[in-house]
Amino acid sequence: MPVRVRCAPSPTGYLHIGVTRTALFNFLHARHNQGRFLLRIEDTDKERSREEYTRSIQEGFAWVGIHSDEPPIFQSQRQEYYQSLFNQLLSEGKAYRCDCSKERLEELRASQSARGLTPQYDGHCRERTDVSPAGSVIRLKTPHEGTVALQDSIYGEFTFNNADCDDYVIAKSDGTPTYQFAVVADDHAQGVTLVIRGNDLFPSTHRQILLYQAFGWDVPGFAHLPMILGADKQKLSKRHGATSLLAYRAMGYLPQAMCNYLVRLGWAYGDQEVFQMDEMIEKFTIDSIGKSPAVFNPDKLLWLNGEHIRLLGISELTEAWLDHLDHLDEDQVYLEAAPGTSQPVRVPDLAALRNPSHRDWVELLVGACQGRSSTLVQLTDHALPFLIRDIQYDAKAVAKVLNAEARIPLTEILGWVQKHNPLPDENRIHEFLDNLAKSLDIGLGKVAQPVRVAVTGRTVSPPINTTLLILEKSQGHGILAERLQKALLLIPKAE
RNA sequence: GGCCCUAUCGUCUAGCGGUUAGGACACGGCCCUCUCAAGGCUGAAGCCCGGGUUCAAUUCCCGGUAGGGUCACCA
Repeated sequence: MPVRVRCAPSPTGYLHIGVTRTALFNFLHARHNQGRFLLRIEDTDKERSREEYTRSIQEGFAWVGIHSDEPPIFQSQRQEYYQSLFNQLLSEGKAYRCDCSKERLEELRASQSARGLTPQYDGHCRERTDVSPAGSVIRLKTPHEGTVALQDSIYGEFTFNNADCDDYVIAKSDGTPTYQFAVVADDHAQGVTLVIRGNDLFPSTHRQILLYQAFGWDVPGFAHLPMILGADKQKLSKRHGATSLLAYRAMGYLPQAMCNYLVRLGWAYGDQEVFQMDEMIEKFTIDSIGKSPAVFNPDKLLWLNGEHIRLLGISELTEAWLDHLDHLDEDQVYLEAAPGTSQPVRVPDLAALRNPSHRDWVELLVGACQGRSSTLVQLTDHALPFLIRDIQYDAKAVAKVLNAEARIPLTEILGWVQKHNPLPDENRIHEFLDNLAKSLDIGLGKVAQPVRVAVTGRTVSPPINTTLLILEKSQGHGILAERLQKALLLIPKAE
């Protein structure tokens, strides 16, 4: 039987990284087995569902490359189907209408918990035939004896006790299905063979199997994934930082790094840490998924992102960077949902970076920043001195490096730069700097650092010869002398 | 509270009765070096506790403890 799996998020919030991981596991399982991966939007909660959340789900999945093999279905558009199923159950006597008031239900629950019992519906309307359809809910008539067996692909064999399950609500009073009903109805309709989902849904599997049995449908397989926790071992939430997937795009993470990190939460392939998407597909199997919950570790994600940044070719990395910059405005909303997240660095003139005639120096710049950036935000930051006309001189850098000692080397370099328009190649520049240091009998650092601070305003930049070269290409040859002269003025006058 | 799940360095994990308990992130040191990274070498750090089973338990079983999940006309 061909594998059919699905991801069924509800659009009641921006696409969460936990949901993304679940989707990824489903996706990998489908691809690994030449099966199909489906997307279903569970928008049965009219109060909380929002269009923008649906968009964020689709945008997020598109970003990480999790593509549905069939057009997504929306539960809000399937009322007729659900209605016919309700009618079937009702006419077969497998479900019944219930008009118990909220108050009665609350009292019931309160008194049950007071006695140390699990709150359960007491079957008050189970045998009634006089309940009006208007304003009533529909409950499934569940067996109160016996057991239900579950073979979970991750947790193994399990037995549910029917005494623990009450006659739960399958249709709300407005006639729309509850989650418990809609999942089953649609997993069946979509021919889902294996339900891979979060472990928090484990208990509800009992109710769902009972519903499959009421209909006489084949029960799919189940695989419950261990949860993702925050650093305090509590369920991952906004308190732990950004939880929406697209916030990570804004923070400069690569989609492949996100997938790589998320797949390693609960899944391992020997000692391997770094995976490309095709490798994950090739190596992913359900039986190597662990059972214990995993703490989300931003440090490791950061490291992994750096690994993936360094793995990319210059052209690919440039595209990824531009894509990140392109989405900064629209992704702002995801950052705002995560208080405490630092703001990304923006470039003043994105159009200039996109200009095809600038492509050569842009790629040179990206290549020069690649090795020292763990995120695209860091890359932007490193690139900044090459992208703006008037740089800010870092006060500490100036105080430390632009001292009296720096005057002679800077003056020498200024003269050399003025005589070489355009600059020679990187080796020649290095040769000149090296010789200058030797002739002054100082270390190369005593030459390079003042130049670095002079032309970038900072103590950190790509190798100094590369820095000079890219700067000339991006801002024009004149910028070099301009900044060197400016730096010379920043050196305190000798006593 | 009822029901359920989980338990290897701080974190992610490998292990599937006999290992000097391996790798990775983070952390410390050293090397490389024009800065910052990256890279290389290296150090510290772990089988939750108690009973069994067994010639032998990190590994199997039971109990405890701790953490987590779930008990809605949310999903």
